[in-house]
Amino acid sequence: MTAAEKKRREMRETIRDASIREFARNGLAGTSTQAIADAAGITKAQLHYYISSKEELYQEVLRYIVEQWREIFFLAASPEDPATAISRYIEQKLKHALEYPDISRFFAREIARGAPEMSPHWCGLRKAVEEASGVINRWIEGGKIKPVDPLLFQINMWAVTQHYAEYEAQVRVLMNKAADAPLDDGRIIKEATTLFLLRCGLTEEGMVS
Amino acid sequence: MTAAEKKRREMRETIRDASIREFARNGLAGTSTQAIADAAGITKAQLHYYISSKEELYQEVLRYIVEQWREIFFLAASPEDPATAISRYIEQKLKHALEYPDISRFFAREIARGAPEMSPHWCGLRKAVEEASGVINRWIEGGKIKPVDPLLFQINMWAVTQHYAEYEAQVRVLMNKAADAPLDDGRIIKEATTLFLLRCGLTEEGMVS
DNA sequence: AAATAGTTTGACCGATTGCTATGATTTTGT
DNA sequence: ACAAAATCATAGCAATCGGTCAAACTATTT
Repeated sequence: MTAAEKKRREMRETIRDASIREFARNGLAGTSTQAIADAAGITKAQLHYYISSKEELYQEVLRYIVEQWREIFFLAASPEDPATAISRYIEQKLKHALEYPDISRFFAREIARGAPEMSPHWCGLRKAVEEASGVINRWIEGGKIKPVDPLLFQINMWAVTQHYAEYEAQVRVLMNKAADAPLDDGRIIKEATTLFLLRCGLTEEGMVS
Repeated sequence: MTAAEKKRREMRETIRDASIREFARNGLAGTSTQAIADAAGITKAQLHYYISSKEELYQEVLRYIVEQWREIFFLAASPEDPATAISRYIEQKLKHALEYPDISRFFAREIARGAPEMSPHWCGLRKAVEEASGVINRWIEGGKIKPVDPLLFQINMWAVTQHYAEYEAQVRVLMNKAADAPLDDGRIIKEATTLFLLRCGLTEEGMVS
């Protein structure tokens, strides 16, 4: 009962993690079920015993990622002052990208394909972005930050934070870091935070100009 | 002689363009030679008459892209003032990303794979980035811009400009643009330019603070 | 201990993979 | 006009693709 269920759930997680790695590297079409099975340390037939099809596994992983992100990343709900909210958002997002780069890469591949499996998920993401735009607009109206295009401001924060996951290989070369050495998160987070705070006329200490 | 060579070259270009589209969508492993042939409007056997192998076609396309980028994008050689140089760089890079998104997507996929075919090309890109870092440092020393991490400043400019190619599908959803409607380049370019100019303490009109 | 349920396995399916052999067809230089 | 060269399409190669199957195996319940 409990032991069997637990083992089954663990196997599911193993398969999901392995498939995220493989899908992130080679995409849906480029990843064979054999490769996923190898990465999970099981047989191909065994894999097909646990999943119903490759496509459905892919969709399940996508659902898992979108849900995870919706829980973690929302600029909207923070009641604090703009500087704290923005700093925290960037730090959070960058740390996630650096720690779980395959998740960002998986998502990026889906979008680059034209996002054919994303239709059920757009609505939620859109609402979150619009809500955050409202918060930013209120900051502007309240004179707490300089005028900004709220939507593009968010998109650009996404762009920078995602980049360090997807382009990790390039960043490593330019920063002279071996594949096993850890990247200098502090340096990256600091520069990114400064970039977006200054855009709003803010610094870590307070408002400017 | 001339006519035959011209036709041959045109066929090569057709194949290259078609393969960029396909590789950009589904990656190296996920793209079949049949799909490339279909996209180029020829037979699979005919395709294999013009290319020696799928991998080599892929490498040739990668070489073509890297070379193209080295010619177009270099922050270094501009002798103008920082504001003009940065504005021009961002506009140039963004326009390219919006006009030829598949090229950016192709490159992004190669990097996300771990960049196994990039080793011959890193040296050149690295040198260009280091050269640009020198220029930026001289701007800082000359008091023309505020202190910046030169490397991360460049990486972040890349991040934003590339993003609008790779995440076009998502940007379209958030900006309420249909697949055939053109994106609002002006709006995107303006916000991105402001973002990076403000980071240096600049505006379109001149230095600030 | 017998019966049952859940899991793993290797063999196998038709379809597709990258790529080639070969002969037909077209284009070319003379 | 004719031979040589380049280009094309058909068919086919072994290998791999996603997925299935029944039989072997293991664990759990009675």
